[in-house]
Amino acid sequence: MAQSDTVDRILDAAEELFAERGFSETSLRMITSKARVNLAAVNYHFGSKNALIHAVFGRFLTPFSATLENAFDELEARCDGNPPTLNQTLWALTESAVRMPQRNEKGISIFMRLLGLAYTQSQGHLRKFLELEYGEPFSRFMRLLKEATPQLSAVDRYWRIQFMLGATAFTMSSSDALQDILRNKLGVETTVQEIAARLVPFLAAGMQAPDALLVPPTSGKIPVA
Amino acid sequence: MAQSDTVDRILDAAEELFAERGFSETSLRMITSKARVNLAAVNYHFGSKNALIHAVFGRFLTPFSATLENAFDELEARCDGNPPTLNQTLWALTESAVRMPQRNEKGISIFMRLLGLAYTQSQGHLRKFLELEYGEPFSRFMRLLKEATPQLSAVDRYWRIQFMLGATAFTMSSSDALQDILRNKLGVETTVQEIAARLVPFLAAGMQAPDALLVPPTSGKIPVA
DNA sequence: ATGTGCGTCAAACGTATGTTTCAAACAGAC
DNA sequence: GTCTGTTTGAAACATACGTTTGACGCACAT
Repeated sequence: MAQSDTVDRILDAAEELFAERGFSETSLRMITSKARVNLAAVNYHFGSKNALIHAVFGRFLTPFSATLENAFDELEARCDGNPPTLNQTLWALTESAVRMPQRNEKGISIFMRLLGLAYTQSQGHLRKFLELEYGEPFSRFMRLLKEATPQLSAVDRYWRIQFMLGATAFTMSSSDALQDILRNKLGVETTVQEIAARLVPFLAAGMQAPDALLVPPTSGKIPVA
Repeated sequence: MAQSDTVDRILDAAEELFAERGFSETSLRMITSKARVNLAAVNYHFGSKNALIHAVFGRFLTPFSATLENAFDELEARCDGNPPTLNQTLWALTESAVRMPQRNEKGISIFMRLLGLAYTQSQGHLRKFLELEYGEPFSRFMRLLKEATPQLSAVDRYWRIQFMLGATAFTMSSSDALQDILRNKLGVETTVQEIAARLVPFLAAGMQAPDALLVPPTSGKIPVA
């Protein structure tokens, strides 16, 4: 029962609080009191609040990026030579995320929400850390997407990838709240797997939509479906 | 040259700083010094920082929601009886946003970024304020979407609307950063209008994708495109 | 037994925040 | 000109933050 207990309790509490309130809005005192540890423990074990944020991301991103690399390896092996399709690539990512061993049932949604926050909140230090540490699997995913959508121009593909990331991060990040609404309004239960099963076809269809700029937005005439 | 000058200068500065740094990360002192106004002026004219945030949103959201209502009125009149199509509905929203009179050329991107932040950052008071003040045009938009996609089950439509909101909010809330990346990596300039022109077809295609659950995510076998 | 390293604790540090205060400056009405 | 209500100004307020400090307890090797 050495440091490990304290360190993990801090990480657990920080992860949850960051996910539900953001980084600047979560104070070290909230974290340490939720984790039932002394305030100084954070600076003792991690050095600073920013370093704690990095540690929170590292704890789930390191195993995830390993899982993802394996999934991509396997996928490319199975396709031997031919580039994997868009659907295959998206499913490889999705399955890697869904199958990650979770600390609890909220694991995935916290995971997603944190990723969304990392992208959304400026937090320069975080972006630098993530690019430095996990830029490679991300680049690989981008390369697979590029090979799976050769018909898109680089600019079109770039923006559509942003749209995909947005739909994913946003949906998963608030999936708890959204599921509550759904349960109340429609009386339906939905698992993260089912959400993913709905999300992937949406993304694939959007990604393969007919070319964009055929319908200029300032034309005055509103085009018909 | 009564209060109006001070009030507007505060709103201008606050709007810009909020958009580029978020709400909690922007202090009143940053705002007042950028606006070249005394610190106490904010609390004198607005009452509190939260009230200032509401005022910033109100200043562009009130004319926008009026414009949007008009666009919807006109659209429904033009369709007389028949429900507007999905594309028409999405374009009505997009054009209303793009055509809003802007204070400067950065107007739209600030506008979008603020909306994204409002959705992303928890900020309970803001969400309450927006729901209370601008819930009606939003409900109307949802109703139009429902009538434009009668083939979708309520649950499918619900989730796909979330995906759309996510792609939009996420993209717009980081559009400046994304444009920087694009400028550096591909050497391309992109206007908000062009982003919207790419986003709408993506959303429409995703919204009209074939039904979701035909491809269960936990099947083990990864389906082919 | 004793010293050594590590982890914990309460307390304090310096700084930055949102907000308040109150006097001074200003406007327009009489 | 004087009065009255409104707007600005510099300064202070109380509070919360991230971080640091130094004493204390505990395990373990000598």
